[in-house]
Order: sequence, then structure tokens, then C-alpha cells
Amino acid sequence: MPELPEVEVYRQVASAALGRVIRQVEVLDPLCLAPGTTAEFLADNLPGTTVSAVRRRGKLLALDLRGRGRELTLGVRFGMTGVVIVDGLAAIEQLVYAPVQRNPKWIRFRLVFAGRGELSLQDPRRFGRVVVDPDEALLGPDALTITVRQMRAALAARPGSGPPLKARLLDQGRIAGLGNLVVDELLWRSGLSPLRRVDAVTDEELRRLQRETRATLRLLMRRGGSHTGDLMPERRPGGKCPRDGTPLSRYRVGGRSTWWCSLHQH
DNA sequence: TAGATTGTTACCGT
DNA sequence: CACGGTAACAATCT
Repeated sequence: MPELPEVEVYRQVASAALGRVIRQVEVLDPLCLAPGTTAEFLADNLPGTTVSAVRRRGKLLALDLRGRGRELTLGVRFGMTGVVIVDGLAAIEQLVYAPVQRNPKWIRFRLVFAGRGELSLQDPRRFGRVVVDPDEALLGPDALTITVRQMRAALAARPGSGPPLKARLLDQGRIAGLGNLVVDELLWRSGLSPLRRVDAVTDEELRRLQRETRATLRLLMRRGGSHTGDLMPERRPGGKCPRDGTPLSRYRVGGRSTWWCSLHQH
């Protein structure tokens, strides 16, 4: 569910917590803690701190916490189905999602603020993770604002080694924020095949890709999320290219389905 | 019901 | 060594 467009909305909604003081941390499901992050540490160090910044880098939501002589960052990764809920309002309701299920048993983590209010992580599938001081250096430049220079660096390959373009675009260490649905959509809009070897991408194509990455993300955010692309309704057996009616091709990358038009994507 | 699912990561192979 | 494919994770939805 959450790719960059969703997490950007989560960031906006979570910004309501700016300036609030954490009173209590509730780890309702220990699985939601990343390795190295413990409930004990959170209980000992978070209460009394103030939310001084709410940031997003790729699909990572980062809450900067300060106070009590401490300075730390709480990172949230949303996995496949994670959603931020602030003061009972699901961030996801800002989006046009099909089924926005709400169920108290899916709340895995919660920050309770002094005074009133809370910030919760709802995550049915439990792939989401909370981590103290996430290593943001492992993430590439943010896809929403990527430059031509950054895109060129992201696609760089040693001569002779040519991984598929889609694999590179999904690599969070190269570009942060793109997921399966968004990549298929922007490759479709760019007229580039997911199977194109990165070392065979021309500079003109690279520039088109950079432009479409930013434009597609903005479009999807405006429409209401990663699943609102033109290709989305055709991601099914019998699906056709919305541009030229060609039956879509399909293959799998690491268990991830990829749909594209073999007529206009090369 | 069988099959598919938006993400991340350890491991294996080239 | 770099990098991609694969499976695993866990649960829900169609």
C-alpha cells in the first residue's frame, strides 16, 4: 500500500504532532520493532521528549525528538499495509483508497502525547517497523525531487553489466520512494520497458525518466495514491494498454508482478 | 478457494 | 565484489 505518495500524506498528517510532548509509548506488537530497537529503550528515552520535526525520505517517515538532553529520531517503515493514525484520524482517509479498513487489533504501536492526542501505526500484515535512529544514508535521493544528475548516477552501471531498469528503480539505495505500482506506471508513461538494461538507456531517455518520475508522483498524489495510475485497472489477466489497446505483457521480478505494453515501451 | 498483494531483507548464485 | 533472483516474513482480500 504505502509508496511515496502515501507516506507523503502520512507526513502531512503526522505534522499535527509537531511540538507535542510524548507522555507514553505503547508497543502493542513487539514484531513492529526493528532489530536493535527495544520497548525498554523506547520507554526509557521517549517520554518527555518533544516532536521537533516530521520528515519523509522515500518511504521512511522520520520523527525527530528532542528534550531531556536527548536528540534522537524515530523512524517508521510501513511495509505493505501500514497506516498512520493521528488523534483517531487515519491519514489514509485523505487518499482515495478502495477499502480503508479500521480495526483496533491492527494497531501495533502508539505514541501518547501529554495533554491529549496520539499517533498510531495500524498495520494488518505486520511488515511495518519502528526503528530508533534509522540509517538514512542507506537511502538514495528522494524520488519526488530527483534531479537529472541524480537519476544519471542512480542508473550508472559498469560497462557490460546491465541490470533491468525496473530493478534499479526499485532499489531504495539508488532512488528512495518508488515501489512496484509507481514504477510500472512511470515506465509506462515514459515508454520504457522494465526489462531495458540500464547501460542501454540513452541520456535523452534518462531525462524523460527523471521528468516522468517527478510528474507521475505529483499526479498520483493529486489523484489520491499509488493505485490511481492509468495502468492500475489493467493489471489483471486480459488487461490492455490504455494508450494503444495492446494486451499487456506480464512477468515477475522476485515474486513481484510487472505489467507493461510491449508495443510502446521499449 | 487458490492465488495475489503495494515492502524489506537474508541468502544464494552469477 | 556487485548485483539480481529468490524465499521468507504475515495477513488479508478477491
